[in-house]
Amino acid sequence: MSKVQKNKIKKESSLISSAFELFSTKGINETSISNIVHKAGVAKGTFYLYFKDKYDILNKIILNKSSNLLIESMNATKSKNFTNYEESVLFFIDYIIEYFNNNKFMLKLIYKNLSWGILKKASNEYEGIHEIYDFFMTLYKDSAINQQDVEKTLFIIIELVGSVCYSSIILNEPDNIDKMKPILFDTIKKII
Amino acid sequence: MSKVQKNKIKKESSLISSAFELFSTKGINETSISNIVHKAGVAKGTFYLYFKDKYDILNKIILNKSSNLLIESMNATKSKNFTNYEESVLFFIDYIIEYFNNNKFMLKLIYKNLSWGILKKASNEYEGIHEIYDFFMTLYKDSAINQQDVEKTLFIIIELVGSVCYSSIILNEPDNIDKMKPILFDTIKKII
Amino acid sequence: MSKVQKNKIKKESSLISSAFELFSTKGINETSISNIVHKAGVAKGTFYLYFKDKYDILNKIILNKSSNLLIESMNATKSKNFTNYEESVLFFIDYIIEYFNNNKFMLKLIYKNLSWGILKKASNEYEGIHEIYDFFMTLYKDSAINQQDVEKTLFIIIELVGSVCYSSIILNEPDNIDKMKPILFDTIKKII
Amino acid sequence: MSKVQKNKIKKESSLISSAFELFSTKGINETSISNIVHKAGVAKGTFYLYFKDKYDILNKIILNKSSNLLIESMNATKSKNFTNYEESVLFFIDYIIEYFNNNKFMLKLIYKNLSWGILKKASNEYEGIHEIYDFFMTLYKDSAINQQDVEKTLFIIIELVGSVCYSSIILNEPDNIDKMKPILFDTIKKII
DNA sequence: GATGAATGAGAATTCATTCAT
DNA sequence: AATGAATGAATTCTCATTCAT
Repeated sequence: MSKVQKNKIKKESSLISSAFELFSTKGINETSISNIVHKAGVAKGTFYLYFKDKYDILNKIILNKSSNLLIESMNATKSKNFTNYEESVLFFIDYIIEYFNNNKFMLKLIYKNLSWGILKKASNEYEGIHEIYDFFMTLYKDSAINQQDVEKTLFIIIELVGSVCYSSIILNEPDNIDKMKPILFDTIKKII
Repeated sequence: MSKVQKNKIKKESSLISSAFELFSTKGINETSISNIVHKAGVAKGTFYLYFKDKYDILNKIILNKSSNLLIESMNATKSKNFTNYEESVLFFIDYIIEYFNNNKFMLKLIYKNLSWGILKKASNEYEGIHEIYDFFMTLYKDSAINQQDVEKTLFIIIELVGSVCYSSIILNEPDNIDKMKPILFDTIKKII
Repeated sequence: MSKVQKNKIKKESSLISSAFELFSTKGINETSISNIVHKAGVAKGTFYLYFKDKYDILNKIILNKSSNLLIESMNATKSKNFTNYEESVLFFIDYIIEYFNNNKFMLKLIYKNLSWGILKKASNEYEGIHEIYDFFMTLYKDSAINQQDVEKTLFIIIELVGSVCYSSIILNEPDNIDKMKPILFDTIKKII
Repeated sequence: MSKVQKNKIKKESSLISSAFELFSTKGINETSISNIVHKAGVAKGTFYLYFKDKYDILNKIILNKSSNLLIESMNATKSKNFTNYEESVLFFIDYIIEYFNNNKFMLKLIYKNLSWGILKKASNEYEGIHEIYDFFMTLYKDSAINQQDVEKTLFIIIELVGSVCYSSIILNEPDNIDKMKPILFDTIKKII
């Protein structure tokens, strides 16, 4: 990789990490492109060489962070070599919950963006995402339920986890995450 | 009520309905206070007599609209005189889903703000909200499960419905609401 | 005095004292009529029944406060029955300085407004102000210097005291008031 | 100096001179940033590239103008090669008075801001200001009085001149500047 | 006399975007 | 490719003043 190429990547990732930190701490509406380039230590014009506008960099961040989280969770789950579906799903979910519990900023940022739409988009760009589908499908292969319903159920679970995490971790409503977890896991068990 | 008092209420509700329509159609970020007062036909300064800023009026709208929806759903459910809990819950949920299906703008606006936190705040201001708790608690009174867990389960169901509605009605992900409903209802049946 | 009359005076003085406190603490530019009426506990329209605008009430305050200060100083000086001019003047000056030293807010507020112009205006409205002239003129009556020059010298002294007080008490420049006093008094002695 | 640098200086000084003229003619409170940028022929945002707010540009103007005046007065005095202190001081003062007499706007603007505090701040930024101290100190070197008292006396004289000029030139109180000058000079002679 | 809701002009300030260097 | 000065439209918010009650 040439020096110029390296420099470009350095600038882009500097912009991304600066934007992420500002979005997390100040909020998206309150973060301006000026803020981002200042923190990143690059010129204003440079921003537009890499991103269209604030929402472009935001979407790229969300896609990147949530894909990484899902892939990480999947790999951790795989490495455990669970033999039944339920155990796998619960471990996968718990991994995500704990991540959010330790990264409240990220939960705030990607809250309501960890959705099917994002996942589908991501699967084009991030190798590894489609593996997640495959993984869960495999686990379910002996079931009588058809594939499409498995997908929808998986979707419902992910939506549920996101909502409950946000409400309990960020707002402590209706209770903190440790109190909610048993009920949530119980609910998931009932679902699958 | 004096002429002045009547006029005040007229101005405030004019601002609220104008803001709601603009938020729904243009989006929140794209709606300015100038837009709102222009549509409401009042002077700019008048806005600040009633609301602190854009987010103040937004929160008041969300609180008001979601409270009304819940109370309406509850009343509709009550009038059916169901004898078992499951039927009641499903009817209640279906009422909400159909409302969202017919009022996509409102779904967008109060997207995932139909939450426990909102409900708690609302129960101070909107008489009728705490009736919802009471209603569901009564239905469950014969169950062995303790009250707090009933509350949490109810919370989980409401969160789930909000998320699934948004994703399926607005984004058509992973499928449209009619395809999602059976799975969603099946899931809820499993939960309760 | 009728109840109505009493009420009017109460409102006016409430406005004056509120304005004085706000001007002193927040500064003149940063004080609005809204602030004043809010603090005074009267309606906005009421302000305009008593004063033309912010600068009207400000001028009235300055006139009132500085006249009172001068009359107070003069009376205190008179009561000492000094037999020579120098002692009288220095006591008079010292009284003013100490007042400012203990009322920094007032020094800030009336700074540069304790001038001949104000005094002249005041002498029409505040009985007692012209006594100050008379008092100093009497003290100087045996001098060979003509009356007009006495007046100008007195003016110069007052201007000097005002400037030095502001600079030393508020800004501590070039030194604090206790360090400046000997030099200031020495200077005044040389002048008279 | 690059083209860009030249252009920056042109814009900044255009803003400064526009602001000065507006402050002088309309008054500070009545001058808005809109007025300034319009007169300067630059965009509104440009103002904020150079100054924090109206008071920032005002302070910079006062600092600049009063420093220049003092340096100019000093140089004029130096060029006369006076041999005694009194003559020097009186010439220096007279130069300032005449300047104010011919530039009433500037007198109004920097009214009583021609003070020690300003001088001290200025001496960091404007080379030549500390020369004024040195110059007067040198003249006084044979005197028995200690340096600090010379400084304070100089301060008192400058404060006095500022106050008297404002009152007599702007307000004609207690008399016009020509009538006041003999008394003022007489007073200064007594002081030194 | 007193009130305070309403006004709307206008002030301050921000910010995405451009473009000459 | 990178810069950052400049833009000016847009936005928020304030506030003196009025006037119907």
